[in-house]
Amino acid sequence: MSPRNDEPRGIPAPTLRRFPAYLSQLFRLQEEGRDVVSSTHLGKRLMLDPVQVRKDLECTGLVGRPKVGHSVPKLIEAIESILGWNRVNEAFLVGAGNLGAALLGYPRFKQSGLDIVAAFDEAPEKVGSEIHGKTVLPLKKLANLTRRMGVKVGIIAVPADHAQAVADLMVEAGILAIWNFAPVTLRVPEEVIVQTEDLYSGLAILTQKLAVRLREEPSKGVRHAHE
Amino acid sequence: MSPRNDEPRGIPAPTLRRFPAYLSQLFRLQEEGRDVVSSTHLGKRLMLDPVQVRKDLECTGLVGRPKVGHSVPKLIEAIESILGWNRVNEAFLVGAGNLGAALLGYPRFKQSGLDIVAAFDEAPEKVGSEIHGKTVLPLKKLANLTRRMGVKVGIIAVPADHAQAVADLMVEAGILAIWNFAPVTLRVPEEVIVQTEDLYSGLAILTQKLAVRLREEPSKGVRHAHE
DNA sequence: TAGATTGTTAATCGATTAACAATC
DNA sequence: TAGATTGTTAATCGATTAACAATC
Repeated sequence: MSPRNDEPRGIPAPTLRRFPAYLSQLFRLQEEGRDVVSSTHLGKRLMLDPVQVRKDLECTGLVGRPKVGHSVPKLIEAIESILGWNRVNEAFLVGAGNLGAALLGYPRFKQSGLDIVAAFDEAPEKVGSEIHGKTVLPLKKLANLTRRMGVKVGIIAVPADHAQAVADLMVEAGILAIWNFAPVTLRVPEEVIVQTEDLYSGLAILTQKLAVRLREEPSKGVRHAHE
Repeated sequence: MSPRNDEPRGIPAPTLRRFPAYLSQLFRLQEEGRDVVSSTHLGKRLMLDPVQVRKDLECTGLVGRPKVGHSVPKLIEAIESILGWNRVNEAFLVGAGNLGAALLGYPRFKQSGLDIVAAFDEAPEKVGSEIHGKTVLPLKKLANLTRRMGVKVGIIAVPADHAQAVADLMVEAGILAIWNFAPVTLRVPEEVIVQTEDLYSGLAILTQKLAVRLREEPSKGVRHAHE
């Protein structure tokens, strides 16, 4: 046994990545009026091995009851607490292009610990407009506003060749965590948290698998025009 | 030694995910006129351990020359071939909302094995419009066109509660690979490739780290208004 | 040559999977 | 009670990291 197993630290990244999916199922279960759930059932809904579900839930520090399962509301509370989704971090987004607009319109960020309060852009024609109710401000104002409002999270949705400059700006202004959507390796001081979402990584997996499939069974690739 | 180490199969997913970043650096090196590169140098640019770079490059089947390094163009060719980025797969996108529009506008998909040729949407007001030069067609036409054109890749950019229905439609129409941007677990026949990009997973990592940081050193979270 | 860089082989680390006794 | 489900401990698997001889 570890000295303190109620510590919220040391949870494996793969487990953290699965937590949002657990949460979303737990909310559904709650709506269905169910108060408890077993690892087996949760696993079926998410196509995960029940043993893995149990291991993941173990990280919450909660104990389930044999033959019964886990308390749905308690699991929700515990997971939200671990992820920090029981509070809301204000965030600034830089880059009011297509991707930026999509992020501003994302539905459930506020329930996931993130409140994008404003967007910033260099382009004069975008400045002053509103996207999904969020004002687009001139990039110049980023540093000042970040400091004044104590904003801790920055989101980068600019082209790859501008990303590092924006990151530097954010760090300089005191941002603690950067959610980066540009496919670049950002250089930041080690105390700054960076989470990069790189679409090309996922695309690489997809196209590689497809290439293997098409190479192995070329027939499968060619579909007949009329069934 | 394995029976055949020139097989393109069996490359670890983490390596595949890193390949696009290697590629992008390799292109930059090429532009800079460099013909060879060492693992050390590549590693520095991407903040990766040189040993890991070597292991990754080993997967290409290429051999480098001691004291010199690897041939840049050969590496590019090999990695593109493994990822299937030396050919282009036509893809249909479903969901012409914010996210869909962002994907339609993504700059380098065509150089990454993916050509989104059309978008589909249920909403009559969107149908007929053009987004980034791509026509938005009625969802009804998806199945028919997929079969007729032999399109093999489908992209799902609809809200979570519609995703499974769209996936079913795609599978029925003969789609072989699905790039899914809805945060749901899709049920598809096992021969269909699914790659889900779930923003909430990444967000979970970010907010959890931030929560830990703020809990450990609360002072760091509060910045002074005037440095 | 000497030294940088390689490919290979072994050690470490961490997550998943399996096995099983405990319990409601 | 019997059986489902739990938590825990051990085995497996896979990726990263380390060590080192080979080579240009």
